[in-house]
Amino acid sequence: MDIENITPTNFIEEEIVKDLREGKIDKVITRCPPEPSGYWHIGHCKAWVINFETALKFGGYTYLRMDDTNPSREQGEFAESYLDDLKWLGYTPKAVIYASEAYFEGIYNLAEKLIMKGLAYVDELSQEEQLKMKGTLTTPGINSPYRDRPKEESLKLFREMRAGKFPDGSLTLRAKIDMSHPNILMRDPIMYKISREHHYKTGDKWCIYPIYDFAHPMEDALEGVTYSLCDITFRVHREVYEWFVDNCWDGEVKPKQREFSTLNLENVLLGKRYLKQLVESKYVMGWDDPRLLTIVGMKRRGYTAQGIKNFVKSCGVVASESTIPFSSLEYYIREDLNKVATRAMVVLNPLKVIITNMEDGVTEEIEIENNPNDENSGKHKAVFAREIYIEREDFSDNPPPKYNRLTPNGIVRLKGAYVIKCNNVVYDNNGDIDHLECEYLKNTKSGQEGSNIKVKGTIHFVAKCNSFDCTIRDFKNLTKDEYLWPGKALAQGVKIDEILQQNSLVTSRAKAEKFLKTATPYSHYQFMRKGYYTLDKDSTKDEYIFNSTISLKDSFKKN
RNA sequence: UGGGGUGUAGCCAAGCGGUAAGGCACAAGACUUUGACUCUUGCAUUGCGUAGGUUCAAAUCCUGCCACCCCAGCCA
Repeated sequence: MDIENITPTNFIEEEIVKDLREGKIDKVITRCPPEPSGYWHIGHCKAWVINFETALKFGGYTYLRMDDTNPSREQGEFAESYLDDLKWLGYTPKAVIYASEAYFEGIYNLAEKLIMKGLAYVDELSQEEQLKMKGTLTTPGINSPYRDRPKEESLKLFREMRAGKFPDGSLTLRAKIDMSHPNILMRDPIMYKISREHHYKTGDKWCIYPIYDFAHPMEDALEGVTYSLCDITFRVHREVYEWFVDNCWDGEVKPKQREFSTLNLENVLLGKRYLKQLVESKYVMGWDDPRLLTIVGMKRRGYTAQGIKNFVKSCGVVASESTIPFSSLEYYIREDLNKVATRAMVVLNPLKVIITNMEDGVTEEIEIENNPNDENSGKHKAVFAREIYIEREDFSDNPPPKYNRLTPNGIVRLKGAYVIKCNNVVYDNNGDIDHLECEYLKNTKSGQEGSNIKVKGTIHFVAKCNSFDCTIRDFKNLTKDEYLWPGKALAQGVKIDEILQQNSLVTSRAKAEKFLKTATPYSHYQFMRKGYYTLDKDSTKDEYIFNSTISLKDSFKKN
């Protein structure tokens, strides 16, 4: 890696370049520290992208570290899911580490060291008493009566805490900083608590657990992390982080915490506790419901990892608050899907068309490009026959201005096949259109001489004999449009039923070309002129279910 | 009312004393066997939260003010 050839693109990279040049560090090591207590969503994704991409840019690496220091919240199921998510996103951690297994002993030793320096003490105050003596935002706190007990006594008590001599919640280990500090987090923060909850990883080995403010900087230090990149929520914790690093860590390289703003999307409900609520109360199909912006949900919806990463990168690395319109995410998803999705024809709302000058039982093979933007993608075969289906909205007996699809006596091209002319509209008893009688114009087949006849429009279709019925799942926004920040509304006490949109999952039937029988879950398709779709994992051999990933842009303005 | 953070277009965002990049959205047009994609054009004419100051020159430096966000779990 040559520092001189690296152009920093944000304030964190600028600092890294400086540190590298000044020789303060010689490699960039970051970390991705999820607490296994829920599934990742796009917000977390930003943190992982920044940690991984930053390290990558400087030739460094990133650890995946389960920040599992609280036995009451964590589950192995979640830890497993992160491994899959990260792999899907395309990142490979230097190692997968469980803080509980790898660092609990080391953190404990550092705590003892701090006690012996006279900078930590065992407190006997109850939680309520501690809260009372903490002071407020504008008034200082009061020292605990146990604050100045001899360090030997604290050490003895701390060892006894570990040995299980005291009941849960009875004692805590606290850092001796400053009870009148203007930053409340600096008022003798708690380093250890007593808890006999069963830990999913370490079982009952420990009955004391380190608290985040102490645990995190020590984990970073023990791991050799040089930059601990987290979201702006932790900005106020930086002072505590640095205090612990300065007072506990003798290593040459001291980890630095730097913060960037969280990712907020308009009209999207994020936040572990809310997602959990949706899942547990069965508002959605599960953590991987395509309406959720969890990694697994987006994957099932048909979003691509590259699209998500491009979007996250487009948001930049800054410290200012922002809320991005959903359309911005959609742009990056479409942009990537356009490159990778295989084209296919599917009629979502079929209207039967009889090609009167085509004999029954006779079929003609046609070819469809798998992806016109990718020369190497090849073609697949489809069929033209007497009985076909077109999209109901592709025919109108009362066309609006600039309508360039099929009309009575009008012509239109069938994608990949012939130009057809509508000779007759057959109505049913209710006066609705039952089917169309059309003729195909000879010599207008795609690729043939005469195929360059000018037509206003091209529509997609499927031949009855080359199609199968499938299910389409369409997703509307989970929450009502008027709630730009649904999470904030919930925090302010609005009931979840109030903010959820009714019928956000709409199921319908469609006629898909037979080629789509080869689809596998999570593969990407563009149903031409409609949108991008992916096969849902609920599909069976007899029942294909396609999830609508996102529609194509549509610039046709009715009226 | 304590501490910290942030204010550049409808939404993001570059800018680091030399005269407002880029993207999304939007609008108009070209192309098109997907009304997609692509392409072209327009989109802050002294305006960068605001009021002053320094300077030949300020979004950039200084001072005051205003607005918004975060912090008082034995959560992370």
